[in-house]
Amino acid sequence: MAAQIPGTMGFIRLREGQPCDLGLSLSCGQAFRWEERDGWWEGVVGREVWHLRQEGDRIEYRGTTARRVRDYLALDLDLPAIQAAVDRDPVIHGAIAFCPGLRLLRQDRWEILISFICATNTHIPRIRQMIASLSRCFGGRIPSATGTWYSFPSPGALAAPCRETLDECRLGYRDRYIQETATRIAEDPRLLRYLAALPLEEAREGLLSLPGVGPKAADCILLFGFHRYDVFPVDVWIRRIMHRHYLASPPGMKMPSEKEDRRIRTFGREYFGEWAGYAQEFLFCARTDLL
DNA sequence: AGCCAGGTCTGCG
DNA sequence: CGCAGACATGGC
Repeated sequence: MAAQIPGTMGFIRLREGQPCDLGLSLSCGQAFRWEERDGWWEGVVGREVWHLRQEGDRIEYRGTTARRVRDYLALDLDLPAIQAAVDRDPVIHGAIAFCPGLRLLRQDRWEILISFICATNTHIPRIRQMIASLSRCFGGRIPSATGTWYSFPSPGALAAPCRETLDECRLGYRDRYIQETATRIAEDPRLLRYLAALPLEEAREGLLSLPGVGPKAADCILLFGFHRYDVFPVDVWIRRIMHRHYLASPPGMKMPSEKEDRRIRTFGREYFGEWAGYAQEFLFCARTDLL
């Protein structure tokens, strides 16, 4: 491990009764840039390379500050209270028990926007690969003793990419959406901040107007990037879980329809309440156990 | 080979 | 509106 500037390494202690499972939170599919190596979780947050590891109630960090780690992990939120708020039945109860210490991270709006455009109709490992490629090809170099890292690309960098380099990122048909959405943000750098300050439905409408952002991506962006904890994103897994445990699937339904997803989304939000997004993440995390 | 993946877009009726 | 197909790519 490289020598660090004083003040950029240290550890924090979890408050009594405020659990956090670092590895689970970083690897459950809400963030795509973390890798475990030699017992440390390594990732790029903003323009910093972070190294994190946990031993019990102690989280050690390098490359950033205690304050930023606490904010990123949202340690200010009362997790047991959130769990209790959504713990309405045996199914969600089991899901909560399946992923104790799972916390929703406070991630960057722009990075989440692009990440969930990449996330359409593909697998988590490949999303990670696409994000890594985009960063390596279009992000800023961050030299470090542990290797060369890359920050997530700016809107401008993705708005005017070298075509051949973009092809190397293997985004498939998503490349056009990424570039067009990046262009929109580059032309109006305050757009995402503006949307984040709007009431939920208006923020959602704004996101839906971006190329490559449909209902599911919009909800994930609202939850993971805008930290709107009452949205209930519906993907294939949540659809299956909800049909299996909560809502009878309509008699004639063959293909997944947007109408049906809307029904699930509305139900989830009303049933689980103001922390429905957390409930969704518990269910998603426990998906293999629930199907 | 064929099906599926943290879906979205387009073109119909 | 609501529905069917197309769509790039890679893992199983």
